[in-house]
Amino acid sequence: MALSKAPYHHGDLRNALVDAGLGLIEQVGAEAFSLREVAREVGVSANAAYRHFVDKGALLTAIAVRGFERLSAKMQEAMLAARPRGAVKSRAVARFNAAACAYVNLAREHPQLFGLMFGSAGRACLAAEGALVGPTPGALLGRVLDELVEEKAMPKRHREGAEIRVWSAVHGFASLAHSGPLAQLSPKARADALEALLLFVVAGLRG
Amino acid sequence: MALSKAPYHHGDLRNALVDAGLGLIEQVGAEAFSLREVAREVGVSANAAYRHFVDKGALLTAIAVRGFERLSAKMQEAMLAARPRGAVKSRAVARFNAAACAYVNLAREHPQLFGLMFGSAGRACLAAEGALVGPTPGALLGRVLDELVEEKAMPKRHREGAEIRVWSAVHGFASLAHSGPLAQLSPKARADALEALLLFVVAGLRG
DNA sequence: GCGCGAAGTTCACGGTGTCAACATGCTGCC
DNA sequence: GGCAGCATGTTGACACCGTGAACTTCGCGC
Repeated sequence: MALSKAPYHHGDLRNALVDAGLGLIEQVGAEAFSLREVAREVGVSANAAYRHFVDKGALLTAIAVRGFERLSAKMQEAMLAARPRGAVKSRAVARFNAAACAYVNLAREHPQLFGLMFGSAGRACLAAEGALVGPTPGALLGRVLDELVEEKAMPKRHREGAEIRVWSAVHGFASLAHSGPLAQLSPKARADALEALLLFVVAGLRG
Repeated sequence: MALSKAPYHHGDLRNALVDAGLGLIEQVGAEAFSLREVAREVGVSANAAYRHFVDKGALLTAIAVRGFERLSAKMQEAMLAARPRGAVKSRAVARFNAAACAYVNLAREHPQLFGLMFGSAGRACLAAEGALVGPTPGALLGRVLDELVEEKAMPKRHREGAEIRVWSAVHGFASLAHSGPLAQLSPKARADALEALLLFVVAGLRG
């Protein structure tokens, strides 16, 4: 009846809570995250949340799932827009670089969310297999690796287990850029370092 | 006067708190970490901690610093014991592999501590430059890279910024092994993946 | 039209981080 | 040697948090 919100009782609380929770976590981080606060923000009593999440932890997990969805959306978007240019001749390499940049950018732009996704709540995401709707970052990187093999930018014999290797490199860079020593580099220096890392990885894949 | 403990008033609380805190964090993780609980464990009132740490956060930071010290100790120890063997002929490569394994092992064996070190408290560690007494993991990896150049296992022109690249790869693997998709692999499979990663990295350095 | 069950509220409890006021006992100074 | 001063630790209090139990409200199916 109504346009889109407040479908029945008071609104579809579950989504509202996850949305508000996303906002709160980006502001204050996982440590200071408060279930009561997000309930307050939504304009609902704190215990209402317990109709939709068994735990504060379950709410955090739902937020982390949203984070993974956002990550794979950003990666796919970047891959779609990627074009070979400059020193990068190969389409697959361009797509790989774009995906990696999107990954690192999410870690930089939403550090608290990134921390949640690969913190305690992240473990729960992976434990509950079917929780994620989109492809995992590893699966996306796997696709690009297949393209690299097709384009003969890497030999097939290097393909096995390669997503673990490239994911490690990209994820490590993102982590260090998010909370580690790369955090206080200038954006330019960080971009250069990332470019060097990607060259290094692509060269390594080639063999 | 006394053997070593209880030097003056009631004991050197600061260290006792950090020690107990280390234990607590490994049991329950950063989220459930409670300042009152560690004070209780030490047998002291909760507010006594505020004579030594301005914050709960400051205590966590001190614990993270201990974690970094432990990490560099383990890495140095492993490097000292490393010998070329099997397919690995080079001494420097053996030392690199040993350091990387130590890094990953710490992440696996003390996941909660590792999470703290590279979580919110970690940022504070790096912000307070002089907080760390030992070398950072990055600096240790840098030393091994110098040895690789000396041994001509990698060309000098690849040396610049290489610690960032190898640290990214090692740290990323450790992170994914600690909280990500590698967490549920069998130990054997994980060890194989790590070995492949290290081969990949060393080959990449070589050019 | 009505009752039943889902969705949300209120009240309550123990635990937590932290502030302010207070107690205690070591240490340097005369 | 004794005392003042100060670092160290204690107690009490407050607001907030996660969560359980009992209660209320409202929409849907019979």
